[in-house]
Amino acid sequence: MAKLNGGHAAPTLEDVARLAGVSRATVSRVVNGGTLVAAATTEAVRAAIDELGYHPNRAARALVTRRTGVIAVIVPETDERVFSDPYFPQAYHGALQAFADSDVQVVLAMAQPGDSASRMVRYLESGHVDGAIIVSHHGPDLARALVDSWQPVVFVGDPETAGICYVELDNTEAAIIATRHLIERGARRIGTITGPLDMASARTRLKGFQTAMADAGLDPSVYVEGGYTMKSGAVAEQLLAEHPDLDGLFVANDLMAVTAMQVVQRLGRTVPDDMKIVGFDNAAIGLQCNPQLTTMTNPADEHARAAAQMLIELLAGGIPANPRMLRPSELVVRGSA
Amino acid sequence: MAKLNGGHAAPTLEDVARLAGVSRATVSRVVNGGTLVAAATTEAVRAAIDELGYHPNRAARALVTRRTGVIAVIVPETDERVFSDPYFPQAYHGALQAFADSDVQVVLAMAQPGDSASRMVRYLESGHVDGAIIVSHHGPDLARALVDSWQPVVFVGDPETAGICYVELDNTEAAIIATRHLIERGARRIGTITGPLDMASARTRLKGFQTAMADAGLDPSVYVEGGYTMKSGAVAEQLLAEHPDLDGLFVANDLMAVTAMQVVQRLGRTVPDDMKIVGFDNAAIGLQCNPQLTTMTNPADEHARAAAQMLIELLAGGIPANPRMLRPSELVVRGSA
DNA sequence: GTGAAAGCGCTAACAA
DNA sequence: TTGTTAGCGCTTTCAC
Repeated sequence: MAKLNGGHAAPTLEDVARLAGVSRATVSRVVNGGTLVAAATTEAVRAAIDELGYHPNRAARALVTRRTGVIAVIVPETDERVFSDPYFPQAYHGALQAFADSDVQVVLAMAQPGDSASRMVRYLESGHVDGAIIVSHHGPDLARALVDSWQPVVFVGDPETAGICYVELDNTEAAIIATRHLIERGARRIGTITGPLDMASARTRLKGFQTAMADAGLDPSVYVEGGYTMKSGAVAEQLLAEHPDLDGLFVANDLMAVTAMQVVQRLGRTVPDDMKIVGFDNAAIGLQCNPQLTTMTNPADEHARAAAQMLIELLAGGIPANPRMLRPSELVVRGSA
Repeated sequence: MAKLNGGHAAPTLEDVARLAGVSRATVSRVVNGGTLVAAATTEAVRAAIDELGYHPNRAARALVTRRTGVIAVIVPETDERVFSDPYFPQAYHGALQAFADSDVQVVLAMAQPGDSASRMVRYLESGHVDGAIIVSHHGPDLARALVDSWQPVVFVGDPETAGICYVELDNTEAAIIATRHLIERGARRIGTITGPLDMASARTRLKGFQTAMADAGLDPSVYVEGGYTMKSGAVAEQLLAEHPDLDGLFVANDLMAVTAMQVVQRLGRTVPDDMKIVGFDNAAIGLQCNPQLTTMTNPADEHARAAAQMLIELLAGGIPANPRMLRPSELVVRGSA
């Protein structure tokens, strides 16, 4: 295809070599450093490079070195969601930090609205990235597709698929802690708003809730499914309509919890007196409501950083010491419970 | 480098060809469609592909086709800023839309904290992307570096560099409209909070403000530099300390305007009676303050979509009909002025 | 309808 | 210290 700027093609090693009067190999040597090259030769080559404005084609280099110098953070969610839930920026930030001084480019890829897993897989398999960190995933399809694709990937969140490394929050334990806290604060008829149940994290948090409730001899059956989005927190309305006697709410993320709190208050009940609420994720938005939201920590940046470390090990040809990493969550007590 | 999953290497065309008992060329034909291949052969090849789990290496293909199938949206800002200013998500969304049904992967790349322009340039020149849309840029360095890099790029915002396509909001005109509105509503001593003055948009908005003020016979000299961030809106404090008699404020984006309004109100003045404020960008946050923010539209998604169209033309080897596109901004009157 | 061969831009032995 | 050669995985004439 025609290149731009007057149809020039980008200069190649060959061009530089010809201009400098040396071989391609020599040019390659000065470009990549390392091997010793005579000062005069180096000088000539550099001059030629500058004159031509040469820059190596990394795709070609990648073909032989098997290294592209780019890693992807893949979020199989629409951009709307990625930008509206602070969890994702936080995760990306962690990945960025992990590669901060390693001159790899960290790109972020998210799904198009109607995408299946295949487009992301195709990108990963394309040879344009060395590896990837997958952040939010719905169901095991993506992971399955990746398992036999020879791609170095690490998931943040349980991929529910053998042979894939991941780091995950101990969601069960976290949900138990949250639920127990509600109980300790005096709540007895507690319901939960879950995340989308095609996601492992949502199911695990539900399971933790039910375990804690059953252990306390309370009814563990009251729940409604949300979507982890602010808007979907409105399902609280439905939950309260069906169970008007609820006095506690465990909401599987803060975005939904904030909305749920608004619903509760609009219905004329006070938080925490009539209704105790615990959220999840420790998002900044939880500080902006009144009362402030009690929540569970879920440090996406740390998780992504840990995932990046694993990825680096994989890339180096090793096997991570702890390929299934479960990280603890802590209760942050504020006003809502 | 060792690949994962037991050291398997990803299967190649060669492997498939051998297994199917045909040549590489034939496999390539069935993979890429187009050319006619005997049904039986096709069948055999497909079977081999499935058995091996073969996927083409796009980096290798890119080497010969000169097409990678990935385009990048480059935002030379830190991830913190990208995720905290709704302008960027909006821009990315527009780019995504433009490529929605074209099976190219649109990745997002942002800067690491201490990055110079060079890392981004390197990525662009890497051969791992076909082209890029550059969204927010400080000064002409990046554009200059790109001009002689043979890379198809389109800027959103004036790159201040010859030979680069861009689409830009008519910032001067927008600032004039905003300032005139303040004047019409009765403000006389008007100041402005600018964006970072290394950005063209910030300087142009300032210029528009000064033009409108001078045209109206008012003092155009009152301004203070902000950073387009929410936090930096606090410079309003300084501005008001130096010019306590101000009765109007043109703030170069909504994030800063919201903060500025808080400052004004904390100082005991009412908006819009004591102080009229016009913001910029038409961000959602402007609806959440009281009074709601009067602002200028700046539809980043449309701009990015237009930029994407230009990029597509460039990629096709053409020259965009209108390589320097100036788009209008409209006043949105709400409570603050 | 299919295969052989050349070549995309680069790196990495191996010689010289 | 430098050049020659082979080859990364793929597409694409050009013969057959």
